[in-house]
Amino acid sequence: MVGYNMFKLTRKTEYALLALHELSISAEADVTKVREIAEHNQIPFPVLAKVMQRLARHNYIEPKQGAKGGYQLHEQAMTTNMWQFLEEMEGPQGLADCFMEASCEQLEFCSIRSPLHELDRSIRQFFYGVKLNDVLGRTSKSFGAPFISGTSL
Amino acid sequence: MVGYNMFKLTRKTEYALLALHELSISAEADVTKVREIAEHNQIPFPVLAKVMQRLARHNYIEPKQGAKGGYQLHEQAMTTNMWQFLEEMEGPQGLADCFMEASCEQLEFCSIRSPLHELDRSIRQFFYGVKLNDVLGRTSKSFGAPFISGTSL
DNA sequence: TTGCAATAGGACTAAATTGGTCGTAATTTA
DNA sequence: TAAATTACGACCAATTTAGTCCTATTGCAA
Repeated sequence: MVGYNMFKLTRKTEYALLALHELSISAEADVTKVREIAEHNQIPFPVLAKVMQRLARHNYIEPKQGAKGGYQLHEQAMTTNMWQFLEEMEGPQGLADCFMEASCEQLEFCSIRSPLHELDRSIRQFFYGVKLNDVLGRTSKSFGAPFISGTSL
Repeated sequence: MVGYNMFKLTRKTEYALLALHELSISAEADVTKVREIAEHNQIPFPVLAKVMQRLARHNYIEPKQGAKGGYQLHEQAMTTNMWQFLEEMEGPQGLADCFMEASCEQLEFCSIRSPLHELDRSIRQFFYGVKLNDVLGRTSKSFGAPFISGTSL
């Protein structure tokens, strides 16, 4: 039963963050090749290539095709909140399917739906407050004090 | 690439919450059979049985073997925080493996480790503040206002 | 204009994980 | 002793992630 991890980033999201970070530390006008990023971060090139395509589709980076091509960072996209980023990288997120597509036969009878929905909303709020820039270490923001001060297990 | 969900509860955690809820609404002295809970909530009996065993091992409930056996709620365990609960149900949690077992060759060079670690800690803090009782709908607690007021996407 | 270097993207494979089934042992009540 | 119930390990099926491979397509440059 051990092994599942509710909160772990997927490899591909990790790759996306590493790539964005690498783009973010070179001059904004610079074009960086996927192959370079892959080597620097020990990521299989074809895998990273597809991650980059997805990042480009969602306008986090700008592709330049052809020889001397590569990608450039869209600086203004780095203020995107992490919930949106995660959903664009990995699809819809939520504590339970019924909060995303509403397809649970027992919806009416579910005894824990309402408090779970509350919790789901709180998690979203939490991630709305965190920006890509923060996760890329480009701000000195701390992500917040605990909600309930004094309870650190 | 779509399909993975960082925040979704597993079936087994859902089953655990439903079972705890059902135990929580009957008298504390009552012994409830797994078979009943399974039927009421449309859960395959053998699956729920194992979830119950795990809950018992971690002292959320008390088993009574033999005919007329079943489980009773450990009322005081319902103040457990959700991070501990999730880890006891599903194993160690964390944004990245290096925050749990520290086994990443690139640890030294990882460009985003520090901010991710910050984020990881904040998520933990968040869940420390949520208790089982809250998720079972036994308190009227709202899980907290957003960290950064005014930023709702 | 031709060739090369780069992104674009689909099809497929391998490995890991979750969810579930089955069979059997141990325990308690009647 | 028989019936009912939890305890638990071994096994199977389905889904999902991670990765490989192959083939366009695009655009710069000699």
